[in-house]
Amino acid sequence: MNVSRQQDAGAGAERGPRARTRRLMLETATRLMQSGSTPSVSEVAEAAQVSRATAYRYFPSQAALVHAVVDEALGPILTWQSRSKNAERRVAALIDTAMPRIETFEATFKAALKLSLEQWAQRQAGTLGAEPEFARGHRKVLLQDAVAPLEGRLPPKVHRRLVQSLSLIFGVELVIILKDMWGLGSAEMLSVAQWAASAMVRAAEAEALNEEVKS
Amino acid sequence: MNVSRQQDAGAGAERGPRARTRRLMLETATRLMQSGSTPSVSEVAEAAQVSRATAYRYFPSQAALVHAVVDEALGPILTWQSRSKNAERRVAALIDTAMPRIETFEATFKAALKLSLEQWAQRQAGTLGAEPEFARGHRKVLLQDAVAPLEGRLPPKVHRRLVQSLSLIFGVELVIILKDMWGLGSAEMLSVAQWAASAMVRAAEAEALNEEVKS
DNA sequence: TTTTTTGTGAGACGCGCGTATCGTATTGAC
DNA sequence: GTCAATACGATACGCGCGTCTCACAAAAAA
Repeated sequence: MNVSRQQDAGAGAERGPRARTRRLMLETATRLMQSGSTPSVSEVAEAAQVSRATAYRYFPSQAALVHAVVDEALGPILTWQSRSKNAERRVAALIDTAMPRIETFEATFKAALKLSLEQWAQRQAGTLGAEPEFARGHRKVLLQDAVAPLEGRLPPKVHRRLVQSLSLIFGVELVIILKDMWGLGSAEMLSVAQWAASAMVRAAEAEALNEEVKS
Repeated sequence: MNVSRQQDAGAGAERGPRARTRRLMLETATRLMQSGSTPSVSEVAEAAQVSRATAYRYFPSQAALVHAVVDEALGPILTWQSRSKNAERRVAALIDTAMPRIETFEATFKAALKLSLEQWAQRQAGTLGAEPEFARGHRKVLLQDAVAPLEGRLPPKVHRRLVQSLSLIFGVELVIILKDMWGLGSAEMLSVAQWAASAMVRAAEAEALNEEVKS
């Protein structure tokens, strides 16, 4: 078999009809999701004017579709970097940058959370075919980086606990609880998140200070 | 029409074959859910040895089923009361009481969250038939009650923000982030939650103190 | 006991998702 | 231009969910 025309399906393949159709579907899916819905593969196929069969060749399931759109939406957040050297400020800046983006892609991130819950349930039931295992761990590295200035100044245990606590007030969950459950607006949500984040960072710093005094 | 035999379908109706079958299904569903899965109405019907048609008469959808089981699981938490007068201690006690219960019914609460996300998506898409609107607001009153001792001592705005912040670190979301995402155990999860809660309560108290000094 | 109401079971139906199998059109190599 | 590889479309199938209808059984009312 001649494999000279074989196109690598990996991330580097940006040319050819395959990449073109994939882009078309991805953009259609993104557009549909931003307008609120969580389209099925069939719906995206119809909106993108491709056959259902073709659509399923690129995205075997709704999960794969959402996964791809999430990666798109996450892009600008993951490469973001703060210039400040103050941990509290860095965390605040991260929240200010990431949350509006998450709000813009609210439906997408909620769909991702929904899918991760679905996969968890299937894993519990034993009905699972070694799926790609939804990521959902980006906030760990982002927050870790944001509080990096405290790296040496805090005991490892306190440092880790701080990051874990911060990860509780960062992500779609924030939107779900504060906007959907409490009925807050975007600005109020950010304000609450900022306050909670500051409280945590300061508490960790104070704790570290106490340890120093004791010794 | 003679309505003398009409049985009120409300909460007070605990007798008759209807109530019996309902109990049977509810207990079967609870059992299945605690073993991890999120059973469909058909699956519960089979496990409870009732006809599919009958099952659908009591619980028209999986959502109704999960809703009922959540109410069962929530019961002991909602009636719980702390004797302490110290807000920080009360919050800690609430977390210590509620979280293990939530862990026990982990699959149920995750299913409830999943369903609320589903309903949100349908609401966005406009495809909605005026459903019962999943509650998911119990934590508000629980936390409100826990921090009640601070009611008068804190400015209303600070008080409200404290409760909203606490609601971020209380519920299934805690399990999802700390256990599933971080891989923590139950004890570690509780420890992180307690630390974060304390940090928030103390920060609110300190803030109130500062306001007093200023004036 | 007879009658009527009420709960239940069995089965058929439509619907949407995911899969598989065709035939056809487009593409790039020679 | 010719030919093979590849991408695409149309269609059919199985499956599970949710709904509906009809017949039967059980219980209460007459």
